[in-house]
Amino acid sequence: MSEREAQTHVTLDAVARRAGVSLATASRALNGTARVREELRQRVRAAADVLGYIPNAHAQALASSSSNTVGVICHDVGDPYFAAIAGGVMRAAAEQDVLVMLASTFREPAKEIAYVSMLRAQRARAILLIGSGFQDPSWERKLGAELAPYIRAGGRVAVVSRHRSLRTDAVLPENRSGAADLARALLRLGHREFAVLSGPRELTTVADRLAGFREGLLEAGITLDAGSVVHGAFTREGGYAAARELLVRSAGVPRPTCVFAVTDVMAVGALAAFREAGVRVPEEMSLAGFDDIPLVRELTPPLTTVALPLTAMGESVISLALREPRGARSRVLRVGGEVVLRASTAAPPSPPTGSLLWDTC
Amino acid sequence: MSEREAQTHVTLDAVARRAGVSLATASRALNGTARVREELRQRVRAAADVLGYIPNAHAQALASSSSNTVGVICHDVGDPYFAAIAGGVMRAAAEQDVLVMLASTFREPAKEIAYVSMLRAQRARAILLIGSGFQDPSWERKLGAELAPYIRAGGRVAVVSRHRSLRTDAVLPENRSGAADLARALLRLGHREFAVLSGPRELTTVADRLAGFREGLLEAGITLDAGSVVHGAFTREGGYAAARELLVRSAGVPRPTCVFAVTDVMAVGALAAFREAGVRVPEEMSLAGFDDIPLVRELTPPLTTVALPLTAMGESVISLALREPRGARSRVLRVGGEVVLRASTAAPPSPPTGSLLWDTC
DNA sequence: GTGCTCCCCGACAGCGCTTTCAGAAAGCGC
DNA sequence: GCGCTTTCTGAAAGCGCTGTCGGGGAGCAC
Repeated sequence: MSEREAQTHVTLDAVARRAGVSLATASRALNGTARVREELRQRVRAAADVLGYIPNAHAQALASSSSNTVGVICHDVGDPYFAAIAGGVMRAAAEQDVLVMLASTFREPAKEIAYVSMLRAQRARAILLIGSGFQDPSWERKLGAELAPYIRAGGRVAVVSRHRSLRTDAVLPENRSGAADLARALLRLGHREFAVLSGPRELTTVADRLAGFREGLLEAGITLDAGSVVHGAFTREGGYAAARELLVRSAGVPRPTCVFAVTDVMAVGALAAFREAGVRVPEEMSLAGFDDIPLVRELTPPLTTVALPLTAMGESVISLALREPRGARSRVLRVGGEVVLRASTAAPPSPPTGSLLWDTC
Repeated sequence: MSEREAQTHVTLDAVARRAGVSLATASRALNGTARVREELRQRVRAAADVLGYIPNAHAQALASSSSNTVGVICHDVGDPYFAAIAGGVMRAAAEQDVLVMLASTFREPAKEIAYVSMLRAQRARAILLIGSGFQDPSWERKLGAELAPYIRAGGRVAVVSRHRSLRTDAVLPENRSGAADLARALLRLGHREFAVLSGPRELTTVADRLAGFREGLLEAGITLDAGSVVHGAFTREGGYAAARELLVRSAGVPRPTCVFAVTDVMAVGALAAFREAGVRVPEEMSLAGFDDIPLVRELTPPLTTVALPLTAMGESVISLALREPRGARSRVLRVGGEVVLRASTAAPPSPPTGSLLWDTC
């Protein structure tokens, strides 16, 4: 009674004994893996209830060599972009009765590999890689070396927003065409002078969005010179710093009339920087982002962006991974990005020369 | 070669054989659980490397009856409040080399119980319950019935923002005094007419914050009548709807000059509602929230709120749970909320009678 | 050389479950 | 009543690992 010993778990064996049946029958009764006389079934269930039996998932996994957990690796759950996708993953996971092991790499490529390895050890049914990969051959090789044996052993891998080096299922936002569409929409508003707040060069998503944006601009014969692309971290602070840098750079020269931040999170930082610097958005400077994370609708002005169905993407990627193994073909789900024009973009202010002209009228 | 069979896993047995040592030695060499001659150790490691050995975590857990996963149950990872806390949990988990199983209940009490049960089956080292509980005796009883045997068997439970029905470790924000402090700060600004946008009655957090706010107001002799407390869902939409309801209710009567939304997420919705209705914040209406989720700093105007160190709370709760088992005493970490006055609150507009007076001057 | 200690290592017994395999029981037609 | 099929149940063999226990060598003092 006063024994403060850690109580041991109730085992299936105890349940079986109490129900007066064999271990095998108890297992079958509880899992419904084979027909068991109704009377016995009830006896077993009753015994399990009374004893408060909870199966040992590890023993089950070991014996049946299968588990119902999936691993999800993202950069940072605290980031609204990943939070939104993770939300979708969780919802779909709940429906399919799988447990999710979540890992945040905090943007350290090495950690991603370490987590894949841990999830392999857990014999996760699937591993989901969320968010842009890195353009680093050594890293790609190591990740591939981790993933390939996993897949060969029957593991499923699916990715979001990542060039699949392996033949994995993937949910791929149309970064390139989305950014191009955005560029066109911005051109249509009348802008001719652009700048880009870009993320780390090694992220493939950054490269795609930047390329797409350039592509769209090029249709109007506009090119971005090196000075008008500022690289920063993939965070609010990165966007803030990049925007400040941009303002410094364009101190002498004519300032761009429109800035594209490659993610909404960075755009949020940029908006703050502009506000602090007294640059009015959109009157003096238009600003656009990418992703349509929920919070950008709450900004003043609300942010023009390329909307991605983040939650749905999360749901898709796990369904993709859990679906019946494809016939060696990897499935790719392309998700279109829709340009949503909000109040953060407007027609550019009249050019300085023009206003000078008018001033002298 | 062309066999498309799912390849089986490399076992420790294979490693041992290849290294020419026994199973036991291989295990010891890899885990460092006992001294092994350096030469053998290297042979084993080399063999493991060559074969690409990945231990089977289930087998390890079964044999050693211990695992390094902790379960985290929250209402919705997509919500910035939980995302922030989860971010902290993930960071601390990474440091302590534990894997996190994350579950979202989507605010269904029954799901929480189901998840606790699943985590019990997983033999999670600890279970963390994040976010307000429900004031529902039947639910509390069931949850207790799930948790008590888990704890008795050596499991650790820790909670954030929840009255612990069991003697569990807890990280408890000072909801009550925080809200009271906020009320005082708001009174100091000159407000006398208040309204509250409240959450679901059954959430304990709501009750505490509401009570604290009332308490603060009472010091100035002010009471909230039933009509000035509007209940809504614990979401942005809930806040939006509640704010609209409030505007409708106060159509005839003098409108409050200051509104307290019991969470920032609701305040975000309220801000949108006020903006749509043409009610200027803070000129015509002051608005304050609670939590200080990251996004409220980006709003226009930035939101006055009671700041909680969300990420740190996440780190604390997992550390609390993983620390050496307390001597039967549960540890409670109280976290103070700090009132942060931002531009969403200001002195109330001059009262109608006053302005009338001045008008006639 | 003998006796003793101290280290390492290997054999083996589980951990708690699933699943195969074979046998018992029951049902059926003749 | 006999042989056959059909249906259910129990015994037992793992799943892959850890941890205990005992033995074999090496090392040392005498």
